[in-house]
Amino acid sequence: MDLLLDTASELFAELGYEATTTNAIAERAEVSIGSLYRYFPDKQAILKALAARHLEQLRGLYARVFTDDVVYLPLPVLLDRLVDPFLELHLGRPDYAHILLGASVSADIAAAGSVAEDEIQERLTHLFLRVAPRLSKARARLVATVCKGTVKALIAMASEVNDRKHRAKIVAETKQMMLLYFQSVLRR
Amino acid sequence: MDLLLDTASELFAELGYEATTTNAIAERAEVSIGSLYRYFPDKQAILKALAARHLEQLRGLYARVFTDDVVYLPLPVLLDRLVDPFLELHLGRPDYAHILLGASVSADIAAAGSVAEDEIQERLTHLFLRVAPRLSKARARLVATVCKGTVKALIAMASEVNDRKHRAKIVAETKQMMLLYFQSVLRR
DNA sequence: AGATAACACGAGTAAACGCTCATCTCGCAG
DNA sequence: CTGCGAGATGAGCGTTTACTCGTGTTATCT
Repeated sequence: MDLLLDTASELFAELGYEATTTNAIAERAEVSIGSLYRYFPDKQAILKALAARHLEQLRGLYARVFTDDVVYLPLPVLLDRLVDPFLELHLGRPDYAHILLGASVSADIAAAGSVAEDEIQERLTHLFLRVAPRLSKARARLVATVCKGTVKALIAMASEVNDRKHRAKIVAETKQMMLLYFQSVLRR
Repeated sequence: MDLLLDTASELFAELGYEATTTNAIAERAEVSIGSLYRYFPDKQAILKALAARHLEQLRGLYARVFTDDVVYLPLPVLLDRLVDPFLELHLGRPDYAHILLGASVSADIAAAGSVAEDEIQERLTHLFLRVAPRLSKARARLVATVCKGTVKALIAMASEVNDRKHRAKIVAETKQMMLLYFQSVLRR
């Protein structure tokens, strides 16, 4: 079953959800279609299972990233803590983007995805409130929104670039922009 | 023919490219499928024509945005000039995202899209070099990359939010971040 | 060894979809 | 009024694809 999920993940990344046939998944996994349909009621179920697996990984990441001590880290280090793990996760799993795109197929998956995003947003908001207690809740939420969006953009930019050195430069530059922004938020 | 393109644009925005059937396009446009296929050799041709139309609009935008005088504008005004038109264009055309996604279907479209992005990148690089002549070419390109990515992220964020006031706040906050970044780039 | 249950198999099915083409419509010239 | 041609029409064709089911294979227990 995990084998099927891994194979589906590969094919979704290569061809996208729609263009991937269930027969192709079964064939590459060296399993008959009959067996595939013993474990998954239909094609969407595979997508849902993959989405669930990713969600689990994301939640695991939250637990590691949003620990209590990060509040006391210097700002640049805090940034690394917030950005690098998510970047690595997404660069290592090229199918994730396709799963999110495939989400428009099923309302369930889209809902789960946006719940995950809201969780990040909420955690970031709390983090900012602890780092900068003078911030209003509304402002902290706004900063969290922009932060989340910028990291998303960074992930997109980094995914498009294959050269490691160039990628590192883009990452560093974006972090620099975020650092300046955070500093100005704290100063007020 | 324009009627067909507009209808296709609507349906792609609602359902996505794959899920939209040619019959559905013809039906909603109140045209027979036979007639549709008189004007477009196949389904992809519709997508390509739409992509071409968007590209044309984008190029028109370049001409209006990247004029010679922008170099002498104050930074915050320059930012508005660079961000607002693109934001408006994308908010007003909800199918654009789907066209870009559908681009993975055809290498041609993907190529055209990345050419358009390279053009923006090039124009931004030149702009930054004129505004800040002390910048190295490599650095200007890097700044352009980050700028482009951030505007993309802003478009994505803004598209997800329906409340006008909330959207305006997100836009203002992101511009603030970019402003701080540009100031620090100029200062060095 | 034989019986039984659990699972794997893949040819086949029904539905959907992109696309074609024989037919029809209609405006116009002679 | 007739004949003609450009263009519109939609039933239907061929193909693809998600999914089923009758058969074959293996594992387990008595």
